[in-house]
Amino acid sequence: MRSTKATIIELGDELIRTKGYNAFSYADISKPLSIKNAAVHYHFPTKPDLALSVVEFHVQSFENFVEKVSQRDALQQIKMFLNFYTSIQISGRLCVIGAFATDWNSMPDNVKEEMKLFTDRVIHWLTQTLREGKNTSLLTFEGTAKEEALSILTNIFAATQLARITGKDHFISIKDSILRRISK
Amino acid sequence: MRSTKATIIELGDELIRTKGYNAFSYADISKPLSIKNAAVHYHFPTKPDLALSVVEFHVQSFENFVEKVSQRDALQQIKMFLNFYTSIQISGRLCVIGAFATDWNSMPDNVKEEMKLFTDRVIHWLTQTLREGKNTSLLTFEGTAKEEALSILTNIFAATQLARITGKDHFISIKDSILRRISK
DNA sequence: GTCTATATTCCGATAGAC
DNA sequence: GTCTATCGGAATATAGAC
Repeated sequence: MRSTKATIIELGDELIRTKGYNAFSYADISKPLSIKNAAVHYHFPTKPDLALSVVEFHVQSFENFVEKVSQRDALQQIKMFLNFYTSIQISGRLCVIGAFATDWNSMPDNVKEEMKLFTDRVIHWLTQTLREGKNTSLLTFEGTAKEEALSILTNIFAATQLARITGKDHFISIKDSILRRISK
Repeated sequence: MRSTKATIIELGDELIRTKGYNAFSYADISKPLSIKNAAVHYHFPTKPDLALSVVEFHVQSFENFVEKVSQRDALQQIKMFLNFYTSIQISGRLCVIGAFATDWNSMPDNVKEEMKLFTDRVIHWLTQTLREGKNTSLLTFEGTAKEEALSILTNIFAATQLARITGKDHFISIKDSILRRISK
């Protein structure tokens, strides 16, 4: 049995990544949980308080992912990273990075800072994993590992956005292109 | 002297791409134009009516761009396309594709359909330009022209989003990577 | 085409009881 | 920790005068 607070964070995350931060209200949270508006405010006095907890949730989730895949080789780790985005696409959500970027100017500084920590962490992991893959001749790409990390990250999170507009086939195509680029 | 209606569309476009569709109100338009709320409603009865006109504005703008660069070679055309995104990044805006993707589920069908037309048109132009560049040995890339078009588009529009979070250096890096990938 | 005025609804947020 | 009740404000939108 999960706590109400944790359930609110999960639902808030879903709303941010389906409707968008400025498009959902506390009623969108209280109704499905069959509690009242005021109960949500008890756990998260303001909407940015909830946004901050959602980002912190992603920071923790990503660390769990890193730990979970740490015993695999670099190619497998990248594949599992990309598969994670496939599940995002199928569920109709967006990557949190793209979702927050659009509503960036609605966020207070502490939320922006936590999002920057999260994004830097993802880029750092991707860079390290790509570098290790190249050193062990498992992966092949031109340019630096950091450049390839930025390319892959923007490809895949924008692919979830593009898929909303033009359909999932474009997501699949972009994902396949990435894998062909790094594992010839 | 530009008409009020055209000015509203320009301002609406700016607001969608800086604050986000669900974060701005008609007051954000009427105040800087020194007119009243009701005057904006005269030109655009509902907010989706304005959103539709903004997308139609982009459709027309892109056709103007295509015409303007049509006499250049393929590499120059791609460079001018990417430079356009540099101006977006510097001005603190987002590409309209990423901005609408986040608030996609707030849009009525007619706006979605116009956005799909616009996005398909951009992808088609990029694909044709890349194909021509490859045929004339000006451009080099692996995979199909369509795949490379999707890769470039997602790289560059997501780069404007990423730059909000982690800074403009990442935008510059991504843009450079694209050019190195297609013009070795 | 723009105005004043207003209707309606919703939102984020708080006070105080249980 | 959740409730009822409510406040103040803002948002979308419309009616009718000029």
